[in-house]
Amino acid sequence: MSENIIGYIDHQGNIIDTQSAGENCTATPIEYDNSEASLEIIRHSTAHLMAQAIAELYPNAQFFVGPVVDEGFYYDFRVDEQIGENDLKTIEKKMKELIKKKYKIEKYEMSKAEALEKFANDDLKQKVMERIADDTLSIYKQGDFEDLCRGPHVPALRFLHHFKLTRVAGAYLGGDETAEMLTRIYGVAFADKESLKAHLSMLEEAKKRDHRKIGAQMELFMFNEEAGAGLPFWMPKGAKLRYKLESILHKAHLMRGYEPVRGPEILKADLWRTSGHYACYGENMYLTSIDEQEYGIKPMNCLGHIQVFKQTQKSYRDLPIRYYEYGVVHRHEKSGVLHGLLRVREFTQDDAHIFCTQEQIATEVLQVVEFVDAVMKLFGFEYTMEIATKPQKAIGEDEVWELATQGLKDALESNQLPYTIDEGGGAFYGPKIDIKITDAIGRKWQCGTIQVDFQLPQRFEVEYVAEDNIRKRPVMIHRAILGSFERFIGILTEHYAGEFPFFLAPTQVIFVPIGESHSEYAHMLKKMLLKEGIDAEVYDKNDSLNKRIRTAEKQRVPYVVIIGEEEVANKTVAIRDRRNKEQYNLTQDEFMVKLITQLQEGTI
RNA sequence: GCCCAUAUGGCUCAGGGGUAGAGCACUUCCUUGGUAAGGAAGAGGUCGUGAGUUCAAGUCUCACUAUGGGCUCCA
Repeated sequence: MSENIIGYIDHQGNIIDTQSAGENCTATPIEYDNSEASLEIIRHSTAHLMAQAIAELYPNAQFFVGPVVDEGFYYDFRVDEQIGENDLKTIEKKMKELIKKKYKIEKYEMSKAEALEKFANDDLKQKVMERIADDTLSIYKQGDFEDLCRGPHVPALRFLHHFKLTRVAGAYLGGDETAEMLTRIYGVAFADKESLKAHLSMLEEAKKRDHRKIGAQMELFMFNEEAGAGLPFWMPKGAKLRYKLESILHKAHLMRGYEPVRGPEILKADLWRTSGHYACYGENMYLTSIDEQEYGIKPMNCLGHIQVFKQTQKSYRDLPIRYYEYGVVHRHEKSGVLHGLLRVREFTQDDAHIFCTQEQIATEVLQVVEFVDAVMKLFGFEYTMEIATKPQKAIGEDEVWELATQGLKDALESNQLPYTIDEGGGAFYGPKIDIKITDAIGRKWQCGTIQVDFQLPQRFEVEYVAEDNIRKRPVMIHRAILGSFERFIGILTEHYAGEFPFFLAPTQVIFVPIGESHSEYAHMLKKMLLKEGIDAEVYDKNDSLNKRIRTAEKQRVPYVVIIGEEEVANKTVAIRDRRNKEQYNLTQDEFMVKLITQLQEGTI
């Protein structure tokens, strides 16, 4: 047996460790390297090694589960002492000491009954075994440390070198919010030093793109302790960026037959009772009272749109009617989940409601999918679609849910659009298609959503007059493309690392006049740009030329334009093109044409 | 909400039981410069908030608020 073999993989893709394989295994060997299978074994064993170290440092520790996850592993355990970030180093040190003892990792088996007996005093192990159906359980042993585990593991501790414990966290036992909270330590592990280093520096890079960091650097947005958590403020640069995004999308909506509407921020609680929000979503709503009447601050915009629809009589000839609103909504998110712009308590949705007949659902859903695709392409985003089905808290008949869910599936399938299913993830009033973007660090964020709803039209008695002069109930499609401006701009910021495309950049051009006498021409150019809707600034304060160029460059603007004797005399501009990392000269007219052309790229 | 950690001028951070430091930014003056930091002077903080321990708290303890990493949930 080769020194480097740490396991085998069979035809079904199952990993068999050397402890289980015996001498004459015919499955494909797994070498010690950074392959997926190899890393899975290494990480699992590293988790055990960590548990062994914790057991030595904290003799009262009890262990729950320690699985392999993306890039690493974790172990959940219960311990009397508080464990903080500083303790990670101590645990790592102990792990390295244990490796030096050159323990082999041995496996033996026993019946479940024997195992229950063996771990009789360990309620966490009892809980683990409750979840296992098998009659025979395996135990892995290294030195004095034993743990119930199905493997796979490396043959001996000497295979573990390149790991790092990354964070301490709390985790509910079994992910159940009402259950006890255990301590969880996360770590990463690789087969060689370089991969570990590369992974850690990748995390550093990701930190540099963090929208909270860039947002502060570029003065896009802020939060304020005195105002409250999860309530974003938009600074001038951020507001300019957001306005540009709103404008692009506004045109795109008009082109697709949407009409703008606007509803109030707060509505009487009875309306929320009728809709079902009060019962199904009440704990997330902010309630208040006016003249002894209960009101609710809107967490969604649907009710306003329904009222607008109902205000005038509608004919089948009017359908589909597509109302859209940049609707400000408030939702009480738990304090621990707030996260920069990605998770806030007040946000603005690019929300729309399409009122249509049942026959029109498929066409409308597809049109929305096309809209989503156009937006994602504009920003170069990868995305996936997921159909979410009926949740536990829901209103309406099962058959209606079936019908609506099937409608969504049909729409995607008839156009060969791939999707996955999120069982029980729907809104309380209907199933939905969620659009998930992958961000710079590989995290997935739900942004756009398309929801088919038979419930609210019924609850609010929404009607239109059909061809046969009979009043009928329209279907509502709720949809958002970006999801919210807050979240989407957060993701955009990380996606571009602050280097926004020309049509979005808060400041698109910075003019740097060399001397005082060149300022006038620079200001004249700035005015010309403003007329075309292009944001420009002139850096003519009392600093050296180099300093001003440096300051301008640090703003991450697409173009820094230098204006000197030559430019003033010839009516030209000297451009530093940050995106293409070039310098060149253009005439004033060529410059204008170039910028206006680039502005057009932001069209959907 | 729960677990762990953090909170020092606008920003990034150092310090640490005996009355606050640096760099950048800001203000003023000098410099008028052809592509990433010219020079000088100056102003700015009751060290997140509130209690407690102490002769003495920014430094130790507790609570709260906010932020960060997770659990759970979600646009």
